[in-house]
Amino acid sequence: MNQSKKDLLDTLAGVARALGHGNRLELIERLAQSEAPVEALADTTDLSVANASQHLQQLRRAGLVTARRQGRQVIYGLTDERVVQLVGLLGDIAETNLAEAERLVSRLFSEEDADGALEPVSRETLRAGLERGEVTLLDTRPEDEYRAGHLPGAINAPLDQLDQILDQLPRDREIVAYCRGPYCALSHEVVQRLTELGFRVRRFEEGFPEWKAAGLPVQA
Amino acid sequence: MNQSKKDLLDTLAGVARALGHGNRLELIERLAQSEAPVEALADTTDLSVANASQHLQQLRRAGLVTARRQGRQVIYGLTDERVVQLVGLLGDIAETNLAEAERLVSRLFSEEDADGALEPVSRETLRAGLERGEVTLLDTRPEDEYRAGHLPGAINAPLDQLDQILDQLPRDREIVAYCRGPYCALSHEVVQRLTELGFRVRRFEEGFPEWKAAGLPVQA
DNA sequence: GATATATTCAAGCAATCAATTGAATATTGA
DNA sequence: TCAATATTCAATTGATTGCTTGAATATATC
Repeated sequence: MNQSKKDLLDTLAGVARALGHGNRLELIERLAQSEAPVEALADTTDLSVANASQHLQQLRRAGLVTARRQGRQVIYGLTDERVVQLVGLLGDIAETNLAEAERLVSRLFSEEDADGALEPVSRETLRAGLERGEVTLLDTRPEDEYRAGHLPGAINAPLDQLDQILDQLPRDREIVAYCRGPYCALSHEVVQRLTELGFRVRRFEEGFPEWKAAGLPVQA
Repeated sequence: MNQSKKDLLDTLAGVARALGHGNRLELIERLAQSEAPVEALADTTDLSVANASQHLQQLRRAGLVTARRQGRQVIYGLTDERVVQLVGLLGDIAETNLAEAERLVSRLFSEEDADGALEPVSRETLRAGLERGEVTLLDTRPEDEYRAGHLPGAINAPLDQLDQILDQLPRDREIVAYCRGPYCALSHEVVQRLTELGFRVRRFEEGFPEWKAAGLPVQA
């Protein structure tokens, strides 16, 4: 076995190992929404700042995230949209191949997605619906993530501000809600609430990062 | 942070960790060619049987490979074509983001791909060329891997048997050689040799596993 | 310059992982 | 049933990883 090749595989293995910790995957998931300084990341992931910093540096060494200094903060971001695809593919494989993962996914959504819920909307369906102007689109993520970028025409509608925008929502058109990705629960909660209120609302089966990674247009 | 979600991410992290060792990536690369019993895998990857067995079990626990007993042997195989895609994507990201990986890839091919070599052929170009019958296709992998599956119409042409099939090769048509994937050196060697002999020969930029994973036809 | 803030570094401990060795298990064929 | 073969298990060793704590560094503001 060729030594160069062994080195190469070891390097790839190092990148894989960088993905091999729940906290780092969580950081990546957060970074897929928008870049952010360490403290904000530590905050949303419930890690100590020091710990978040160390995980971020591992991701950086693996070439998965970049860091740039801005004033006294260090802003981290994903190096590449493909990192989102990579984690997504990892999730797909885990979901179909691991009974345990499947069980976890179903538990994660079991209450929200119970009988009443409609089929989620695929990327292609959503794209077509938007193009024809048939769909009202809701971004259910927190406001700062919305401001960092969202799908064209989406209305920011986090659960706790839902009441204030109810009068903007049509009762005669289909509404689609999205959030951070297939494992994110935010849009589920909004769909559930709006369904109770009698709206025709479905969930986008992916999320903002996947949309962006697919090269589809986003709006700042 | 939701506990179910944390569990889910930890499960995904476990799958990533299973990819986090050079020996296991090598095993996967080998398995992408064809399924095989432990001893054969240990052999081509230069691991002890016990060590290979342990790595394979980790891959199995992660849901990346399957095992089935056949007589006194246990045959391992990839659970899913997407595992090939996953490793490919890992390689792509590593290659573009990590200076070191880039250096390793270029060293791996530096001698073979020196100035004289032509551009490698893309999947789409190859597909089109085959469809129009314009291309003679060589599978440069060892005979057992060829027998386990190859691209339609490919001639098995490992380097050490090249002399015996020279008279089957056209001098007036384009020849394309492929092997195990973008990091595999076998086709490079064959291309170099045939180029020296005056054939018009180029390399397929991917390999058998990627072709198969893309859902294109293969021949047993 | 001095001080405050954001991030990183360094040390230390517990936990996990990789590789080796020799024994144990399961299957086949005599 | 017994021996042979293929694979896995168990125990050990050395190395690596994750997290915490407190100190160190770099930048901005006074």
